[in-house]
Amino acid sequence: MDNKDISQAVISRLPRYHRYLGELKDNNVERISSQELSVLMKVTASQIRQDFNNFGGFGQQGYGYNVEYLYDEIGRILGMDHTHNLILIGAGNLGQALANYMNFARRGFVFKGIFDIDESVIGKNVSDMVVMPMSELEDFVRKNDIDIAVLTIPKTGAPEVAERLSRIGISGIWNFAHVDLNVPDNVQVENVHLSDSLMKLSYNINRYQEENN
Amino acid sequence: MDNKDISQAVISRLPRYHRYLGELKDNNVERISSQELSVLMKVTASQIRQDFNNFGGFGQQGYGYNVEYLYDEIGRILGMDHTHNLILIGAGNLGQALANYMNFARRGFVFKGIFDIDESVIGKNVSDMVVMPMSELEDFVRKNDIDIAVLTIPKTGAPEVAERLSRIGISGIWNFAHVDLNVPDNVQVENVHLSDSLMKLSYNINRYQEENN
DNA sequence: TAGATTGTTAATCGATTAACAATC
DNA sequence: TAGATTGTTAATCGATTAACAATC
Repeated sequence: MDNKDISQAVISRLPRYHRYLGELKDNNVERISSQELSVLMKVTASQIRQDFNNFGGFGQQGYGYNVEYLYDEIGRILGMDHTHNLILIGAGNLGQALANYMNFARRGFVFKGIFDIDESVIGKNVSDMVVMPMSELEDFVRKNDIDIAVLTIPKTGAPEVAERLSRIGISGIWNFAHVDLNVPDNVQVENVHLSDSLMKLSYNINRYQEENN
Repeated sequence: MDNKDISQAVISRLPRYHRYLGELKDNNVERISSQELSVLMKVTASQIRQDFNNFGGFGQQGYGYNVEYLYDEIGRILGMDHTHNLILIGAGNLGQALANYMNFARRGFVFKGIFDIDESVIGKNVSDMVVMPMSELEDFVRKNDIDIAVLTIPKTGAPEVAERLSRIGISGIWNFAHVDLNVPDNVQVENVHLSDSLMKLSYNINRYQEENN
């Protein structure tokens, strides 16, 4: 409602605030000022205060911010106060690594089902789940209250799968396929384009070396 | 040299241009105007021309851009004209998925060695490579002309490993550990914080649902 | 040549930083 | 109360978009 037009730049910084505050909390730090946090996180104190005040006044003049309260509030803003039900589409190695070993469940992201098109994988056990055929997708999503689909399939299949997911009203797609998905406004897409990330690293390496030949 | 202060915003868009141009090239498209590309990519033609002109004039008035030439030039800017030698540190599931199945070699990123601290993994074969103990890290990096280290280890170990890598002058770190690394200026870091990405998706899902309650 | 489209300058928009009054 | 630090407004900076002269 009042957080209607908060820029993605701000949103992108929230998980990092959340992480630092979680660590402070674990270290039993009770309060912190924007100035102290700015030193820790290497951003300006001004930006920290501006960012937080997008969501309301979390601090207190003369005192700073209560670490635990701020941690919880940012967590709530990010939706960490409730669980999300996920399905994995694509039971390959990357998919299995995400479902099995990343422990996203700790942050409330719980894998409920796994799908694949490969006949030789369907029926097998992955992370305590039996890999299902794609024909069961729609039924499973509806019956199990699935929020988010994780796409770890090759780019060729991704657009069609995204369309099927959109049609049954999935809320979000975490897209690891190397392609841009066109979905309606009610479906949120978050892309993880690993090779783009690697190319950016490559550029920055080159640039540094050219500047310091 | 002349590309000294190009913003990271521009750099972040280059891999996406590269991908679209590669697809156009594969479809035997010879030339494209900024206007046509803007429709395809859903960005403004103005931004496209500004972005390209950071690196020099790749187009021709009245004609547009030659697809193959532009693809090659952007590839060159991104360092796709030469190979990079990588090592993987952390032979867990995510690491194995990256080294084994992602086929980054196609883009010139070649895995040369794998390291782990776990005694039960050392000596085993992963992706045609024998997993080495961390004691061999420095020697291997020097002897094999390693550019980039891929960190797929828990956050607890990451800062120390990053320091060791910095000391022997690694060029880049592709960091999947959920922690910010403090390294000198000559080491480029590209972070892939998967849980941050997932939290951002969670936020955007929440926001949409609140706005359209 | 006329038409098309770039390269580039100028205008606008948005995000970051600085400053300071409000207030705990 | 005095000191500290927020919340918030104003100033600055940077990035995006618009406009158009240059030129193929």
